[in-house]
Amino acid sequence: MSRQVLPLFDNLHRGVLSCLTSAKSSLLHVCQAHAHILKVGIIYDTVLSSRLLALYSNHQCFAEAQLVLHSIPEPSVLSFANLIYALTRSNLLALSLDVFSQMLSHDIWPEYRILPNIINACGGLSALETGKQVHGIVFRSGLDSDYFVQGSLVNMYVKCGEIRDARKVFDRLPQRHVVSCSALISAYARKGCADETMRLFNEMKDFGVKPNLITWNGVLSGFNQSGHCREAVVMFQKMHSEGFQPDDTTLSSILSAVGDLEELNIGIQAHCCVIKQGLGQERYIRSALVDMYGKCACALELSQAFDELDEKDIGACNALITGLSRNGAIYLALKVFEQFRVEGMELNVVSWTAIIAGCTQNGKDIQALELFREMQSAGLKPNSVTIPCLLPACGNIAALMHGKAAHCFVLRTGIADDHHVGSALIDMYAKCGRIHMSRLCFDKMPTKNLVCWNAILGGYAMHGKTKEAKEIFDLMQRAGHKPNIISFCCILSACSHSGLVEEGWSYFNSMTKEHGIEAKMEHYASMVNLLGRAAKPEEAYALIKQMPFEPNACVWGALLGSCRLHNNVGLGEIAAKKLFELEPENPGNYVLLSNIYASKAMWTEVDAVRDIMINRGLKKNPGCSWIEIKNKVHMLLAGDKSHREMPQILEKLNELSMEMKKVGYCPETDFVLQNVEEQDKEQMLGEHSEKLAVAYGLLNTSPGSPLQVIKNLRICRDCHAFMKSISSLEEREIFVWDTNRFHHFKDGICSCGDFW
DNA sequence: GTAGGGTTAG
Repeated sequence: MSRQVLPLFDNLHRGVLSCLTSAKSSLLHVCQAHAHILKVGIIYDTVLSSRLLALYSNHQCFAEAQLVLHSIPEPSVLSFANLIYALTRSNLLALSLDVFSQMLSHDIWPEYRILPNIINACGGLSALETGKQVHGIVFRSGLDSDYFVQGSLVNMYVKCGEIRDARKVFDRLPQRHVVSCSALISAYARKGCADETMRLFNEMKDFGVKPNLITWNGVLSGFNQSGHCREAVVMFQKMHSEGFQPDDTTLSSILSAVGDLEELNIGIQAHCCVIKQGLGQERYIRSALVDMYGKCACALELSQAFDELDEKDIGACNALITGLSRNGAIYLALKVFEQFRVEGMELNVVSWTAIIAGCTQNGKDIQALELFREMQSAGLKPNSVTIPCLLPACGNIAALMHGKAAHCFVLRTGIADDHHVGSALIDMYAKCGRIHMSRLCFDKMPTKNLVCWNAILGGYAMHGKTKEAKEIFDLMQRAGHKPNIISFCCILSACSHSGLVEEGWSYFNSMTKEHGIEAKMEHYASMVNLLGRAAKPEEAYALIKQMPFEPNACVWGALLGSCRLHNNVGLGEIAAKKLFELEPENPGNYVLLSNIYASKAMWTEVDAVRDIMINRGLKKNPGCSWIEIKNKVHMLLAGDKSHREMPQILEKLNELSMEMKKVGYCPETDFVLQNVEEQDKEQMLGEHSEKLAVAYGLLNTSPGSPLQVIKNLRICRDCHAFMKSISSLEEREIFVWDTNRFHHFKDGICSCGDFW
């Protein structure tokens, strides 16, 4: 293309010139100037073209800027620099790298001002390979001693997660600087390297570099993100004592950390700072306050903080739902959730997951299943977080069909390898009585973490499959997983179901000796349970007396339970006395003691315990069972006359009992609370909820199909004998999960071998 | 013109 000289006498040309030389030209003027240039077909010299390019770049018209760039016959480093700078500022990082590579292909070598932009672009894109290539260019161009270039390199490696390379560049810096220090410190904190973070933080001061607000904020947010909330709070207090005023960033981090620690007092302290700094209107802060009060179990403050939000975005709504559920205010959470839906709020998968989790955690399992269905009708797709929130609901009420449906969903959406999903499936199948399915899910997982191993271990323990539990316990260690406190709870519980006293002791002792884990309350409770059930209540009591801390109600409850099993009055009284102090409102303890007395015909004592219960206004917890029939879960209460089909259920039970008596079943009535007539006792037993559930199941399912029942109390001896008898008489497999363990009745025998 | 920091489900 030929090159012409601009006729200086032309007014229009003069206008074009002045437009291109003024940095403040409006976009309209720039476009007019460009149009004129194109119209008259003049190619300006490099300087003027670069001006046009710079103006387009400043106005963020990158397509036009690139067009101009391509039209410059001999672009300079400055032409590219303008565009690269503008692109990086607009966060168009990939484009910026693209222009950089165009520059290199023109054989133009970068100058020091371009490089930090380019290096930052690599960091922002986490483009480590490109970043390393640029690092090479930095070396070859001899610009590696430029201070800003070095600083950006530190940051680039940090952003790409290559903290070691970042450190290498950092260590070669001729002098420490607050910016590079801050970048590296926050990276250490984000990675959870608390020691490294603190070392560098203290070193900074030794080198005479003062931490600024950004340094503190980096440490706080880093610790917060890596779950080192305690460290974050400590640093917040240190910061406070060193006289630094926190800003909105500091406070949103610290509020989040405080929430996770459930440290309300520090939360209130941080809230005071918010007010003092006049930051109460900041969006992030307000959301963080909602989150903090939600986690610190302050339903009132939570609702207040939420009401004060100007803009109730989805995040805040979700925090409110979660917070209320977590505080046990599930009815309020459900009400709020419904309100959001009525108001047409666009709830997302997080909102639905939160309310489902809330239901599962607050005993609203049936509602959780309903919400899961509604969620899908509302067009939302559950994810790998939703499923593990839902599955416990299936397990809690033995809703096997719902659990299987969720499993199908998992397989269809390809989230089966997720550790949370996998362990929730293992647990669900175990609770629904399908331990072989648990094992199948476990075996199918390509990688397993400790939670997965504990899930299958717990499943075997629940089913009393001690041999398998022991195998898993060995295998997990061979696979390189150290058993934790939960693993030991499971293995001890497995031992207790089989009365393995020696092995129980051996596992218990190995905790401290071989694994360096101090035995906690639940381990002592397990051991007491194991010894008590194995008819060694004196040994159990001796262990309680040796405990290094005060035993709680679980421990004494285990002792009382085993005393009931072996009708040991002396120790039973000791345990009950403690329990009446520790949990005076729990009717179960009174019932157990009363049953022990009744078994020895100590009717005066029975009456005395009954009187205490009456005086304290306590009633026996009603027995309650759940059974799933045709995808619907039914609840049956002992002695519930209001159930629509109760007459048919009782008739069926009566019929069964007659049949069973013919083949030798004899009701076991010794445990009944009162000294009542034999026939009445039999009737009371007949109305135990698990029997009602099984009768209901028999009436409403096809012959031969298995039944699964969940019970809120421990199954009684009579019901156990009843189930065994039914399983052979009606040729049905019956799964009963009580508060203690799993019973699988088949062909007249139970998987627990009558030891439970 | 050139480097660092923030909230929301298991």
